[in-house]
Amino acid sequence: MWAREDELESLATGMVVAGDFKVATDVVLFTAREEDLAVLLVRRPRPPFDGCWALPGGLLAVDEPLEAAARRWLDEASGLRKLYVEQLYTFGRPDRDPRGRVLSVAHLALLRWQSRATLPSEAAWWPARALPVLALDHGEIVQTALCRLAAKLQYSTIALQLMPDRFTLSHLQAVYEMILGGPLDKRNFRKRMQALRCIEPTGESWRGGNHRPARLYRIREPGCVEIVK
Amino acid sequence: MWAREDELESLATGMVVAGDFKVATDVVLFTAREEDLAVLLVRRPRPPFDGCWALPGGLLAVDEPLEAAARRWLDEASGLRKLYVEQLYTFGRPDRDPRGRVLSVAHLALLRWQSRATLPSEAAWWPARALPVLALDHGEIVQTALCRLAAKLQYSTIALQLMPDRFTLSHLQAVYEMILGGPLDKRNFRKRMQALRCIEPTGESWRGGNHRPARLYRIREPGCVEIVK
DNA sequence: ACAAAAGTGTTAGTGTTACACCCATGA
DNA sequence: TCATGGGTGTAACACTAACACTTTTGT
Repeated sequence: MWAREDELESLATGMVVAGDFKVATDVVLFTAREEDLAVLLVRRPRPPFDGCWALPGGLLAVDEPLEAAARRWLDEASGLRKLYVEQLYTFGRPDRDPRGRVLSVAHLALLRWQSRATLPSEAAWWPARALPVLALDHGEIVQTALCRLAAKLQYSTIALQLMPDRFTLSHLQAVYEMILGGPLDKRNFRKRMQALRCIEPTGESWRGGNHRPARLYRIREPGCVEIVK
Repeated sequence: MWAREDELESLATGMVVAGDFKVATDVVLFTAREEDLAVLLVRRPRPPFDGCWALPGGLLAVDEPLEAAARRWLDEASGLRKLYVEQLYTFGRPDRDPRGRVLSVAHLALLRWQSRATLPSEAAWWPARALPVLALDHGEIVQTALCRLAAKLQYSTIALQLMPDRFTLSHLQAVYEMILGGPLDKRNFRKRMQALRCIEPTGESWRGGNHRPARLYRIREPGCVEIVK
């Protein structure tokens, strides 16, 4: 199917032989727990990096779309299916995998903490800012994902993909703060959220302790990440 | 080198066979001509899509970094080496190439029109907003690149990669306008550029016709794309 | 003198930031 | 009544957008 000319197309620069590649899809799955932003990791069951923590992911099947593979590996590592998934970046350093040439088409995924399932024993949630040493270049992939997520907070409604059906504004603010890594002004935050018109009060409220109950909000268009501003 | 377990890792979801893939790097090379934004295309010398216009690019060699491959294919199609290149997106629909499964790690590149070389006969510049029908999914790739470029004008100094050593503010404004596809206010544009502090007057000026000569500017830190605002 | 593009400031409006107190509840 | 987090408005500032005339040159 592949003509010899295709494999030697680049005669101008000398002999360049096109390779056959393994392609992996690795996924950075974030969730917002009570106190911190967490990332799903799995212990690698095989060499190389046997027993080392790594991102969920693995080889792409021959007829599989990229995002479908990312979702399949996530499903396997966590039992989860309905998630927000987007392509992040493709990591392809020739020496990134000691077994040979493997590209990784990394994806960024978000999970509502409340809809998590019980994890298989080899998977666990880790605090996003205190990860163990990861296999391969997975540490770099997580950093890239964190930057992307923080950047997207500024101009999209992506953070809502981390929120449950009903939530308070303080809860939403806490999620923003754990992603951005710093405190936000309460009044300004609430003004901005209202201006975006992406959430609406349900009318209900939630008693959360020895203090005034908080209004509950819901997402106006769930499942839809809008670009704003 | 690849254990059988690796190729059949996903037992939970049934038999999934990891494939071997061809990987291409295709490049959307933009340049700012006098009147319009242009994209470099090449005529495919081989089936499929024999004789059809396509993006410069081709298969990745076995030990080659992704960006290096993008630069190699550009060099071959245009004789050009010193360019701005960044990864754009990875296109991987299983049916995107009739020959079989080929992923394309698309790149966005920028060239100063003044430093173009003479093209080989199979390559040509086309107006970015009036392209012919392209091979494969290359039309979609160009659209993605156009969106990325326009978005990056808003928060980075990437447009300077399209400018020659010395240029006038009107020239720079024309480049912004051809990317964004609409007119900008002259005074506001100049104010913004000055605020960014990414260019400086050379002291020289340029006589361009029956009118007042324009001051020439240069880039303060050439080769460096800054994120601003 | 005319045509053609270069160059230049001000104002109104909009969005952003900083900041402090009262409210409703449970213990 | 006290502790706790929920909820609210305003003023200064910065940024953006709209807008028109004078300058310098070549013909």
